[in-house]
Amino acid sequence: MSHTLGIRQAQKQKTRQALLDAALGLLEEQSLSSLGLREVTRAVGVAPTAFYRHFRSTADLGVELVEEALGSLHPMIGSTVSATGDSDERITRAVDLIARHVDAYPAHVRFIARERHGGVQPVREAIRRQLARFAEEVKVALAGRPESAGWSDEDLLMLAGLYVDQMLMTASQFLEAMEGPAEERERVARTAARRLRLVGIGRHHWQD
Amino acid sequence: MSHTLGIRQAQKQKTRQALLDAALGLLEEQSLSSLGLREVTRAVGVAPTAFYRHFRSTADLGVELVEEALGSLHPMIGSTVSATGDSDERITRAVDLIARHVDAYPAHVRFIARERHGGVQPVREAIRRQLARFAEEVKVALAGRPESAGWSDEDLLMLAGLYVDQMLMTASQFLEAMEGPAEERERVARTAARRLRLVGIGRHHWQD
DNA sequence: AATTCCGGAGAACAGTTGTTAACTGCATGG
DNA sequence: CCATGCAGTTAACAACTGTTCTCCGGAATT
Repeated sequence: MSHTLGIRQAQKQKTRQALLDAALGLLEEQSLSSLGLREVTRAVGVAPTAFYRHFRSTADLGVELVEEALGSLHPMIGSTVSATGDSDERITRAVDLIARHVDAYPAHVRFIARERHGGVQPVREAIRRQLARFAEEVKVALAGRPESAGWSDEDLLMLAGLYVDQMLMTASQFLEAMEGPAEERERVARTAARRLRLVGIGRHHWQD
Repeated sequence: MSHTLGIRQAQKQKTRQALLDAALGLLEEQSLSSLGLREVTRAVGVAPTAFYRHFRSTADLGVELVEEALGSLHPMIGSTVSATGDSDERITRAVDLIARHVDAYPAHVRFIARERHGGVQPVREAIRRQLARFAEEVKVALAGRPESAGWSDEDLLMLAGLYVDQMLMTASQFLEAMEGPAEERERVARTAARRLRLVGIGRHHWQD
């Protein structure tokens, strides 16, 4: 099925990816609404007009970055939810997975945290849609577990959303603590684990 | 004590406030890192150079906006925490207080949500400092309650931070649902209340 | 082998930006 | 009443922005 695409489209996708990467890099110290088209092409070493061959505007580029960033986050969610073992083990494992993800894709995490409430509406909506998809998946995963017996669909979605939001907040806190002392990252990990434990306890006694 | 300041300084503070207000308005559809100095002065109807009489840069203006926005939020936190009555009553009352605050100061809420992870470092830090202060206050308030017996200081701070974050998330969700159907706002209120209830249950059984 | 297609380059456009300097008019303190 | 201080103005600066049009060279198609 994979028709090895010609040297033509290969080059196109290459510069396209270069534009996306350059933009992600520039967004480390500004937000999307101030990212200029020329700024991106200059960083890649390509003419400003070449930008239009790939994206209609920087907002358009932002929407595509959402797919890329949340695409990398998607598999992590799966392994977090489907973790096995004792409750406390699963929590520390989940927090550790988040920390590793932040280390591996800091720019992706920063982009999502920044633009989730950022100044560009289409990007905000794209993030909201994807996160809603994530919450839905987590909800289904939670519904399959025995301890979810008697939970209404709405309550399960509430819990799933809480987990997704908490994951993002934790990731953002890890990011802030990245170029700080190691003890700061440890502190973030500890309070994140405690928050998850509190939620887990609340979940366990929900039915009363 | 309040020495009615001369007509000179009165005018200065008046245009200064006009600049802050205009900036807050312009930030409805962009983020601080793309806010231009000329853009703000144009909205007020004043020469671009007049801006320098009040702020060193737009980042500087942003830091002052943090004080203003979180200053308006501060009393709300107090009344939320010190609410009386049955547990469920207090939750619905707290959510209602948040909803009213978003209705009264939508631009303030938007600004904080947007710039908390935004592209301007000094502003991010100012917000982080203020929110840490809030969490500290909530922690002290929580420590005074009888059900907090046996809680460590670190656990209380964890819980306080969770409440503060949850409040901001709820406020942001109310904001997104503002110009939507009333049923959407109702849905936000319901799931926010359920989240708080879950946390409350977890708090109640924390000691086991 | 000839022709079409298309990613990218180049130049030019009107409009914007932050920042400087030297100014004006008026409230203020002596 | 007069001199100082200072919020706000005007003019000019080089640098930057998004967008259009025209062109080129090489891959793709026939």
